[in-house]
Amino acid sequence: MAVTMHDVAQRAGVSIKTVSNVVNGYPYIRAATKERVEAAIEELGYRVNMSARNLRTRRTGLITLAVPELSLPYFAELADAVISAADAAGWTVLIEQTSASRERETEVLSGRRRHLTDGLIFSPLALGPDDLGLFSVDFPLVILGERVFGAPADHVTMNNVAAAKAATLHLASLGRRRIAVIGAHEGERAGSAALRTEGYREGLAEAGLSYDPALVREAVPWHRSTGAEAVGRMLDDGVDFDAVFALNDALALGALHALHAHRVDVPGQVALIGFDDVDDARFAVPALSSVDPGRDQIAQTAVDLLVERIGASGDPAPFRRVVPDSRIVGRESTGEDGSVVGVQHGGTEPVAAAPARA
Amino acid sequence: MAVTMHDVAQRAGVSIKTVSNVVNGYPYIRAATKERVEAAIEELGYRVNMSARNLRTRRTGLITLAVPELSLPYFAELADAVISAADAAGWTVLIEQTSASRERETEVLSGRRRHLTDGLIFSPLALGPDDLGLFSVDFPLVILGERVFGAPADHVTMNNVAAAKAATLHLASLGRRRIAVIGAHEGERAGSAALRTEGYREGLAEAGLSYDPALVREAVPWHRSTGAEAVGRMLDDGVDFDAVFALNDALALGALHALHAHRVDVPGQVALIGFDDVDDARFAVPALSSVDPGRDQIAQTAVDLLVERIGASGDPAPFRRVVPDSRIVGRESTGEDGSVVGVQHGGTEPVAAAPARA
DNA sequence: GGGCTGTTCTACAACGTTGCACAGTAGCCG
DNA sequence: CGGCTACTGTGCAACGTTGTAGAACAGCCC
Repeated sequence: MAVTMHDVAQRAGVSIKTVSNVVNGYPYIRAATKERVEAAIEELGYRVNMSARNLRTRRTGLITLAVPELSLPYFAELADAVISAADAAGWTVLIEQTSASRERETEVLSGRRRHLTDGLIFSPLALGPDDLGLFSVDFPLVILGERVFGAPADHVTMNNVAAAKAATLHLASLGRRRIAVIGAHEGERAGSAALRTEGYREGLAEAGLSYDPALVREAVPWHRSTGAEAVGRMLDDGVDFDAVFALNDALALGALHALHAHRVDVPGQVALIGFDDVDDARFAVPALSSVDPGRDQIAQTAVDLLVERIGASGDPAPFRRVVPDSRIVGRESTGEDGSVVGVQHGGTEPVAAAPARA
Repeated sequence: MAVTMHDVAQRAGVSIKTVSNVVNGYPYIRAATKERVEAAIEELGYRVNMSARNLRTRRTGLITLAVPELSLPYFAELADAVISAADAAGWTVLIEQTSASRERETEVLSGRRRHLTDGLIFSPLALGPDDLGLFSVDFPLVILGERVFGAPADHVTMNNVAAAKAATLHLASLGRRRIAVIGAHEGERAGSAALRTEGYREGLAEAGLSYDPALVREAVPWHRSTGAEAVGRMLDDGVDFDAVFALNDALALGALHALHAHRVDVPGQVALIGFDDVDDARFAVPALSSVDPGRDQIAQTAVDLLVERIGASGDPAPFRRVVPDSRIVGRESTGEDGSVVGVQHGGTEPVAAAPARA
C-alpha cells in the first residue's frame, strides 16, 4: 500500500541501501545520485516508516512528559515549554497525565507505555521520599519538582526555600507585620509545601517577625477553591492579617477571589503574593505579584539533561541536580508595577547518593 | 539486551508464537500453559517491543492532537479532555503545538511527524476555507473548530451562532441596551469570530436593539492583553456601553482587568460574559459568566470519531459534522450565581460535499 | 469408523528499515 | 607502478513481532 524505500530505489535505479543513505544524510553519495533519489522520493511521496526505523535502531525519538494535569495552568505552561524545547532538538513529546494518583504515577515508571519512548521527564506529586526505590530505573529519567530528592536520576528543581524566603521578605519590606501563609501541608516532610513553608519561616525570622500558627493555613490540594476556602476561614475566624503568601498562584487567585468577596482591599488592607508566575497572574484583578521559578529554564534544562542521557553510551555520568534562578515579580497585589524586585540564584551540583533501600 | 518473546518462550517451554498469543489474549490456550507463560513474563520482566509490533501490525496506537498552544487555557483543558478520553479507549496522545502558524499547521497535515501516529485531531487556527485542499488527506482526520467547513473529514464544532445569540440575549434580558462585542475580526468570512459576531447580530435583532459599529471592537489574537486593550480603547474613546460580550474567556478576563483598572463596576455599570467557560472563569473576580461550548463532549466525540475511522476497513463512511449542546452559565459578572441559564442543542449531520478544488 | 467441529499449539514468512562488511573506482604519493 | 587513502555504492542479515496456515488430537454425530 504505502510507498517504501524499495519503490524509491526502483524508481531511482539505485539500491535500497542507497536510498537509506540519502535519507539519513550519509555523506559519500554523488550529487547526481542524491538528486535522483530525492526526486523519486518527491514524486512518490515517500515517507520513512518510523516503526521500522525504530525497530532497527532501538530508538523512537519520543520522550514522555508525565505531569498531574494539563488543566492546571502551571503544568500546561510547563508542557508548552518542554514541547517547544524538545521540538527544537528534534524530539517529540508524549504527555501522560497522572491525576496525581499513586497508581498512575507508579505506572508511569513501569507501565505499558514506558517502553514507547526513549526517556521520561517526570513531575511526581503523589510519590514521595518513601518511594525512592521506584525511581531506580534502567532508562533515562529526569525528575522535576520537590517530592523526591536523592533518587538516582538527574533532577531539576526550584530554589524553593530561598524564593519563599524572598517572597516573605518582600511582603515584610512593605511594612506588613501579620503575614499569613496559605497552602501549608501539616506534617509533610518533603515537597513544595514543606520547603516553601520553611522559606516563609526563615523570612519571618530575618524580618524580625514572630511565627504565629494562626497565620499558617492548610490547603489541600493547591487549587483555587482551596485557596479561597483557606482565606475565607481565616476571615471568618477573625484572624488579624495584613498580607498573604500563597504557596502557588492557583491558591493566590482563589485567595484573591475570597478577599474580594469579603470586600477586603488588595493591596490596601491585605498584600498578596503567589508562586509560579503563571500567565494568569499578570491579568488577575488586581495583577498578582508572584515568584517566577524559572519555568522555561527548567523545561530547557530537563530536555537537555534527558537528551544527553539518551545519547550517552558508555559509563553512566554522575547524576546532577540543577536549580535555575528564580525571581520575585512585583505587581499590583503588592503595590508594584510588574518589575522584578529580586533574584535568587540557583546552580548545579551532584546528586547526593541515595540512602540504600530495600 | 532487553527481554524478548524468544526469551519468554524458552523459559516457559513453549513456542514464541504461543507467547504472542498469550500476550494478545488469544482464547485457545490451556489455562496451565497460559499461567506458565505469564509466570515467565513476570519473572523476566518482559515488555512487548512496541516498535516491532507497530511494524508488523501497521498500527501505532498513537493519535496526534494538534492545537495552537497549551499555554492557552482553552486548549490545555481540551488537551486534558482528549488525553483522558483517548486513554480510556486505550490510545495514547501526542500533542503538536502549531503556534497558529500556517507553516506549522501545514506541516501537521503532511510533515515528518504525520506518519508517527494512526490519526489526527486537528484544531486549525491559521489555515482557513481557502486551504480546503490541504485537508484532503489519506489518513484518519477529525477537524475541530470553525476555521474549515466542508473538508472531506469528520468535524466536531460548536454551536457558535446559536450560543453567541443566546449570550447576547442573556445580556439584553438583564435590561442592557448598549451591548458591546470584543474580539471581532473585520473582513473574516470564516472562523469563530465571524460566527460569534453573527450570533451577536442575531441576538441584537431579536432583542430589538440596533447594531452600532462603535460597539464592535477588534481584538487579534484572542488574548487577555488584546481584550484589555480593546476595552481600554473603548473607554478612552468615550463610547457608551453597559454590557460586553467577549468572544472568548481570555478576552473577557483581559476586559475584566481593564474595567477594574478604569474603576468600572462589574456587573453594576457593565455586565460581562465570555465564551469557552474555562476553569479560570469560575474563579475570576468577579466570577465570569460564560458560554460552555461542551468541551468534554467535543473531546469525547472527536476521539470516538477518530478511533472509528482508524478501525474502519472497507468502504469509507460518509463524513459527519457533530455539534454538542452548549450552555450559558450565569455568574457574578452578569449578576448571577453560577447556574445554567440556557441550553442550545446541537446534533449530527452529514458534511456537505466540499466544492471541487484544484 | 469416517468425517466433522473445536481446541491447542507451532513453523514460517513477512513488516521496512539500517548496521556491517565489502566491492569497486579514482587519485595520489613515493 | 605498487600501495595507500578517499570516495561511492551494494548485499545480507538482522531488529521483535504477528498473520497465515496448518498439524495434532479429542470428542461427537450419524
